[in-house]
Amino acid sequence: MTDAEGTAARPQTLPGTLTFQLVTLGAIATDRFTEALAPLGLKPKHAGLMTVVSRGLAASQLEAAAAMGVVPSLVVSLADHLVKLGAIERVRDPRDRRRQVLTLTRQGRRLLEQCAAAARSVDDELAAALPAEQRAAFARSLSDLAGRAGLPTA
Amino acid sequence: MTDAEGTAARPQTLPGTLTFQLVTLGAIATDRFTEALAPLGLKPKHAGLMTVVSRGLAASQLEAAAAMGVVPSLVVSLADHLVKLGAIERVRDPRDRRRQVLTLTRQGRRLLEQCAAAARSVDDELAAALPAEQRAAFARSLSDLAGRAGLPTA
DNA sequence: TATTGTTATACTCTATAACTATA
DNA sequence: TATAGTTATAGAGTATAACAATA
Repeated sequence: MTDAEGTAARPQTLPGTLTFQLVTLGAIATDRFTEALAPLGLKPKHAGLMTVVSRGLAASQLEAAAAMGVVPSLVVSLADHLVKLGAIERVRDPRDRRRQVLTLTRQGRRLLEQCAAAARSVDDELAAALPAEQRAAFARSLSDLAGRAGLPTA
Repeated sequence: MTDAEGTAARPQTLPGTLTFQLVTLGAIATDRFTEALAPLGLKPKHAGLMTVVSRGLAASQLEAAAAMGVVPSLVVSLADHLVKLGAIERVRDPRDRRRQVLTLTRQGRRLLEQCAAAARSVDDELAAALPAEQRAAFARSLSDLAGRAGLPTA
């Protein structure tokens, strides 16, 4: 880490930091995504749980909680809701009857695709300002950072 | 908007959207920034209010609420706390005694600089993965988007 | 005894509504 | 009567803690 780009005297102001901008833009994106999901009867964390399940990142609820960076009791209520909507199935693992194995139903896959469509439409609003090329580069950087950061899923 | 980059059939999956990534990364950035501010006795919204005041975006509390995208009653409690820390002064506008004019004190400017330092250290954690050039491009894109999006400040 | 899931409870953040004072 | 600010209250979201079932 050199003096030129390192931690030494660097008069960068708060609104200029990545952190500040991620905090503010993240809040805006969360608000808009929440609105876009509302007609589906879902919140962002529901979409997060469906994603985790669909990607095979978590069969059990405990694994899902770990993958999402939330507490297991929250997964219970998220899963309750998704079961009510017919989006996931919860079956006891016959090998270890303490575990609840979560799987996405056909309806769940349909819902998840609708979540993705909602996110895409928010993308188009948010990124309307960026030319396609810059937008693609931005997406790559976001992916890089998200991949590194421990990535709780929503 | 052409078919190639437009809203037509485009099988982009939820975790691949900017929206999803901004939601998740924004949550991570908010968590880390909150931790980094804790030793200063501040929350991100306090830093947001100080920023708004220091930039002259809001003299009165009502203007501050509008600039931050929050409700006026929240500004009251944020300002209460900042007054208690000696970071801002609240004086009645002599021209209209209903208005409370907020100004940053010297101590407030010092605190705000400490907030910026905290954000920079979170930046270094988060963006350690990105080469300097890519990081700079990412910052530019973030600024562009934040500038357009209505920009509630924290 | 340890672990998975669940339920009951509490806490944090922020909004809404009612109120005060000034205009 | 309308507006800036304040106070009181309520709601959403999520965590912590106590508990039940299974290992």
